[in-house]
Amino acid sequence: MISIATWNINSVRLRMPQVERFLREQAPDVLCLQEIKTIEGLFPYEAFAALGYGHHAVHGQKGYHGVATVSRMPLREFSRNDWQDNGEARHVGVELLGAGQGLVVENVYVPAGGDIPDRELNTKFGQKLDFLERMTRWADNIDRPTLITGDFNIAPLESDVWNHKGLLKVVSHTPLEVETLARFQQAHGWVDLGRQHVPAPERYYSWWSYRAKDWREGDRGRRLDHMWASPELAPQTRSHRVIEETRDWVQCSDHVPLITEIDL
DNA sequence: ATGGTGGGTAGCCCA
Repeated sequence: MISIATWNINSVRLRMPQVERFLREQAPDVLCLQEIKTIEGLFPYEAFAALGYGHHAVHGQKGYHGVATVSRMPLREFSRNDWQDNGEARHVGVELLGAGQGLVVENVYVPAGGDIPDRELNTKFGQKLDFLERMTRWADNIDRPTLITGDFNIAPLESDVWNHKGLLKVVSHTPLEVETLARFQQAHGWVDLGRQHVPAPERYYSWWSYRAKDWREGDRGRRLDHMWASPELAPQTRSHRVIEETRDWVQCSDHVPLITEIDL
């Protein structure tokens, strides 16, 4: 059994104390981070190693975006895809070795897509859709048990947002984004582990805006973070949890971590 | 209907 976590950390250097607390309390074998906001040379390798996470694949850039997969077990980085073709660091793929042998972990940070849900008026929205379509074509060649996880920046189901009707024109929950993500899902048969373990319409969010005095008031959340398994892997998942309490920590990320246990 | 907050980093971009 191995456990894998994902967390959009919104600056790994600023939030290293919270990461350390999370790793001590939850001790996942593998942690996929998004929005590390640093170049590889400034990633806090030593702090992770001191907690037992001595293996890593870091795809960073200065100031923005960036992803990293850190692990207690050996891993081998084998891909960094740029599905927008614009140089942003939004993906790193690894295969686990040792106890995780045979499992591929794809860590992805889908572009947020800007504010206006129209590709004619907002370049970033078009880039988000293009990213998803290129990722769909890429997934055609997957031929090993794979977990794809990270911040997808889309809440696909009605119960993945606090107000379905009110958010239909808000980027992250528009029908066009939801359809584009559904095509990605159907093309490979990805199993949404979050909703396998917490079936809709049960409440399930992973992000609450910083722009609220009290994130609990009104519970205005969205499920933007996901862990999806390829069809042959999905039956091996044993548990899935949302660690919502981190949203109350001092200087917290606006996203909370998810953890899935897999029987290999 | 709007602006609200937060992070990186040097006058804004991004979420």
